[in-house]
Amino acid sequence: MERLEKYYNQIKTSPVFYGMSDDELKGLLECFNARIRKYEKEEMIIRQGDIISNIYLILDGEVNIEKDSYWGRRIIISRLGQNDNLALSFVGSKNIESSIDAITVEDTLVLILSYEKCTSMCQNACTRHKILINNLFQILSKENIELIQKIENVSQKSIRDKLLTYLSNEARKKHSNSFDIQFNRQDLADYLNVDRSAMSFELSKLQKEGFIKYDKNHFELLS
Amino acid sequence: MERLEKYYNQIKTSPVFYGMSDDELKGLLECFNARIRKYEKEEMIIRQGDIISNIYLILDGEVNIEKDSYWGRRIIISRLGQNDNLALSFVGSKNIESSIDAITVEDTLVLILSYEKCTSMCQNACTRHKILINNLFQILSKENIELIQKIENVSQKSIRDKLLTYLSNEARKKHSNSFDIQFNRQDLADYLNVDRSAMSFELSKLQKEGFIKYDKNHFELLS
DNA sequence: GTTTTCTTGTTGTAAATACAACAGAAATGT
DNA sequence: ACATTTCTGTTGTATTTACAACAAGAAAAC
Repeated sequence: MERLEKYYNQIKTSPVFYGMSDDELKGLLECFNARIRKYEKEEMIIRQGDIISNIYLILDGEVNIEKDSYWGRRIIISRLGQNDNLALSFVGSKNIESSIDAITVEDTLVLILSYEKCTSMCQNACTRHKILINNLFQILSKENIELIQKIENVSQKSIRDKLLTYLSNEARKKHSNSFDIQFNRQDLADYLNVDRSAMSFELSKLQKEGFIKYDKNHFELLS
Repeated sequence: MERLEKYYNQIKTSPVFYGMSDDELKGLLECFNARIRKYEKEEMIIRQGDIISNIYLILDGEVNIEKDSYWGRRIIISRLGQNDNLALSFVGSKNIESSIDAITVEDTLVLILSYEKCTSMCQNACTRHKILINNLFQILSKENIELIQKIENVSQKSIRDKLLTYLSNEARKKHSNSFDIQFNRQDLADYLNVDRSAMSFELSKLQKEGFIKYDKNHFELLS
């Protein structure tokens, strides 16, 4: 169990608490029974089938949102990091089982808020709750848009098009044609739903043809 | 311009207004400058690049959420119908351009609420707004979960697996192994990101092998 | 510093898919 | 009732991809 105070300044910067005064935030953390938990590398934070009644906020580390297909193949839905939330949509849809796993990629620190507890206590009446729900609405909106973009990435017909779409979208997000990506090759292949070796081959073809340049996780879009 | 009163009873049943009294709903419709608009078949309600500041609620009809890839291929992200919302996530993420088109599949009736107008007027202070934002949060949660399911559908590696995953998910939604699907063959192919003829071929193979039975848009899962 | 493990790129082959073309069925319009 | 258009299934071929196996390089462990 880590101490809340140590991370207070970072917690304050999370979109979840945007627009709250220090007093409101402190009250909220108490009301929500906030606690910090440390997860080891490759530990499961959330499993398919779990009922989620907590808000999970990543303070530090990286987490994969994954799904196993019936036939055992791994699908990476997204990679989350600092200040991202886990499985927020399953908090909003009460009593719906999680359809995803959340698995740490490295040692990860998570702030956990008991959403049920607070909503039952204050009946959504307090100011901080009003701010919170507004923030959650906006966070979910962003997540939604990200999911649509992921659908665009994986919906291209060839490996080449998937790569170019993914890299273009990353470049736009990072506001630069030169950027690092978060995935290694195997994870990128599982994210784009293609075979790793075929993808590697396509990457070096794209480089030979002068469309991109890359070194490990650093990529550059040319032309 | 259609008259609101005519559709009032249906509007009342929408998840957007769940938990509101008649008075609150009436006040809200006024405050939000509610109006009804009719769209013809294959008309665009929302275009990529639009800034969305209205809540769109489908009263009657069907709408495709689509995206054109760089190379002109059509991607169907989802098919929406009665009581569904359009592009809600772009209302929540202010000043973000829509990354999708919303195109009617048939003549469609839409309730339009000016979200900006109300939030600026009441500063989110009125009871009905509090109920509303709670409802929107839940609606977005559901949309989010649907998108994850769509990702599962299209992330299968073969056409066969995509079809079986899609059909299983539909069966679960409809609580029956015998059900109608909303897509025709071309639209289903654009939804699953596969070639229509290859998909047709795979469907009849699945039928011959005894896994499914189908006639037009009616499907049955066997075994 | 050496060994071991993990990651990435490369190649050949088998399998799956896209694409094009077409025919019959169904739906639509007149 | 007929003509026209749209939708669906079928087939052959060219292309793309998955899969397996392996080698070189980097990172981690000893």
